[in-house]
Amino acid sequence: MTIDQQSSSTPSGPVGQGIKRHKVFVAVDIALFTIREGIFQVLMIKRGIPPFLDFWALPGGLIRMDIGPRGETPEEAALRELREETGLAAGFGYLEQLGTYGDPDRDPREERTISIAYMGMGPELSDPTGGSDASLACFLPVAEVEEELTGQLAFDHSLILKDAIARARAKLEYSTLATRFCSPAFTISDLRAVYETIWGTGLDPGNFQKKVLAADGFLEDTGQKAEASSTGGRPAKLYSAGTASAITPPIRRN
Amino acid sequence: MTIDQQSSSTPSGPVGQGIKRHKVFVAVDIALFTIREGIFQVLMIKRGIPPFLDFWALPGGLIRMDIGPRGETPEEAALRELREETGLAAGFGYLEQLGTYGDPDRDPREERTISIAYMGMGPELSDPTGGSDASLACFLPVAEVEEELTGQLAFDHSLILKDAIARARAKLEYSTLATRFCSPAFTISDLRAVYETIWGTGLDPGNFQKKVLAADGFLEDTGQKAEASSTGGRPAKLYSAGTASAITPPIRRN
DNA sequence: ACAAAAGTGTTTCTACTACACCCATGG
DNA sequence: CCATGGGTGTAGTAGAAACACTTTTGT
Repeated sequence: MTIDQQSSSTPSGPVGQGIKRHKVFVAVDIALFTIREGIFQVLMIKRGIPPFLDFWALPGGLIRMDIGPRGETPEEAALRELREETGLAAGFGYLEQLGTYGDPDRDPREERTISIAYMGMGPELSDPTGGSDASLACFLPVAEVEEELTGQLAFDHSLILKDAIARARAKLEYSTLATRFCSPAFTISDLRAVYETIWGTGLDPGNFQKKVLAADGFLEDTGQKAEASSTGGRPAKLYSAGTASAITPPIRRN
Repeated sequence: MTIDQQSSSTPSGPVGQGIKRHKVFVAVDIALFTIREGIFQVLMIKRGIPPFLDFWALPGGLIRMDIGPRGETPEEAALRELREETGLAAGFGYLEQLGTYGDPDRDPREERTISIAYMGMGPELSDPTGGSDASLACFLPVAEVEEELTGQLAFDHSLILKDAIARARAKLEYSTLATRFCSPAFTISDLRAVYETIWGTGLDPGNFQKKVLAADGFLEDTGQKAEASSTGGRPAKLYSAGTASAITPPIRRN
């Protein structure tokens, strides 16, 4: 171990094996959401190493300092961990910082670790595969994780996931992120289903249509039409995501 | 791929001494806002130590690992640094995490440091005093820092401050935080002045009055009246902050 | 009396909700 | 033909903006 002590405001004293250190480990964790089979799901892994061996957890890991001249950025670490632990490639959609979780007791190991958490969204993705420190990686329905696994997740991942879900739901209101869950070309019904699935509410089809069409830069008309479903009904127009990232007025939850 | 987080530039610079380390330093920085003399101001320090000696910076410093069994939480570190560098006591009002800034090059020193940034708000406070690593601490008008000191701040504090200002302005809309800038008993005009000062806009006195009175739990009538000003005018009722933290419907900026 | 600030009432406009209604397709 | 889902029109309602007006003080 190297000399860890730098600051003038650093009285040193004994703990454990020696000198109290300023440095801590910095990890990233990612709550990556998608919609599969009409269900709001989140990417989880089953831990393949202690602590919390065999517990469900969010994918994540330590920021590496041996990539690039000065180590990787937290965003780079998040994308790398997704790739390593779940086999999912970058370019899946969207990633934003959620917050940093720094309770000294959040990691039971001797060395203290703080985690920079990210919230991500993507369309239906290829099946994730376990790897690295994860024995298993798969999408689980958010409702199941919320209900059955509350308090059963590794570290403080229950808390992180709770915050991530709230952020994801809130983001839909005033951003165009819902389109990230859709294929490149989608119908307004597809988009409405995203809102209804994530919010767990029903929305009036007619009013929803008018609202999203009124929001400038939200949708781009492709000029094409979806195939009519086998159950009948008028074929819907196909749209692609527009260039706007915020929508005014926002789409409201009831 | 979209990344909705501020810091992400490509690292460049000398590799340490050959040994790649996982651990990094973790610091906190605080943007503490107040209103003094009718002006929106932010607490800044002048650095008393290198790097960026004599540059303006946000108060902050490293999380200490020698406080408590496992070190202090980031919030505790933020409050302690405020006390040490500016002499301001805790309990000044409000503090929330803004985000974590982790660009490898944000600190020019050899050892990498990431910073957990906080945004705080408080009423007019006792004069800050320099101390610890700060040769000087004082409140500066936000407008001045935005205009004249852009790019002149230490580290990435210009970026952090920009984000903090945006967060503070946005928070006023849907939270009761504006009351944190006021004395224990205040008039609706006082409150309106807070909004106008921070947003830099004018608000209709009549409509503002009705809006804040309609927001449940925002204001508590004290039954008292303010003294009439020397310029004449009907004495205003005095209110105190209510118990609500969010307001529906929100107060809107124009 | 007049000015100034607090507080209320009124009109107008916008945006949303609820729901009726037409359109285009499959069976 | 009917059923189904896409898409449009419309009446009613809630909230906000603009602004006129009343109230209560100091000078």
